[in-house]
Amino acid sequence: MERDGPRFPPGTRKLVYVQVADEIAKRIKDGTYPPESRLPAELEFVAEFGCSRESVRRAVQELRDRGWIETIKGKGSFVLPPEERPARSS
Amino acid sequence: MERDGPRFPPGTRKLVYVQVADEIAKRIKDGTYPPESRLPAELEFVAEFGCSRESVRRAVQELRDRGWIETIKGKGSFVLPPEERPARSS
DNA sequence: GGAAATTTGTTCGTATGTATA
DNA sequence: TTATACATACGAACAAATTTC
Repeated sequence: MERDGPRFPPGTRKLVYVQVADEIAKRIKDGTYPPESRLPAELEFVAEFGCSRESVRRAVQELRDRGWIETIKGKGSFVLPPEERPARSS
Repeated sequence: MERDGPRFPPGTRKLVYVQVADEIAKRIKDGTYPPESRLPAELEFVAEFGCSRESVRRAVQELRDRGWIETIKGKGSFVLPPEERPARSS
């Protein structure tokens, strides 16, 4: 996922995990992944985005930190309903 | 870990990975990390010492070369009992 | 109940790019 | 120019929780 890409000034390139996090966030916002639903498994995202599991995990952690999802070991990550999300988390 | 630090005559400053290796060796010697025990993960050392993973890995490799520890992929690095260590490895 | 598959969690292995001395 | 050091990213193996058959 554009690991190399064009040469940007240092610190300007969009990191892979940010790209992934942004895409998943977009899908949550537009209802592709509705509240209460389970997100695709990490390895599914790996296959879809063609990136590493580490990048997917960082992206998921980002969304977790924003309060958009919760993750349960052995089960998956679940979209939190908007009312359970922190106010300033868009 | 003192990447910048005071100015030494060229080639005199103690390298980061050497500092880390010395510190871990000290802890093995004083029993902080006893025989058979698992060392903290690389990323834990990164957090504690505030250096890069590369420097930690170099340090760990140094101890491996000295015969103080063995490393198993996916599991960690383990302190070898003194009797399994080479004679001249202090 | 039990074994296998699924899924997240953890850890080491490797490659590459950038900055600096 | 070379060696050190940091950061990002991908790969692989193992561990633990859960689900499925």
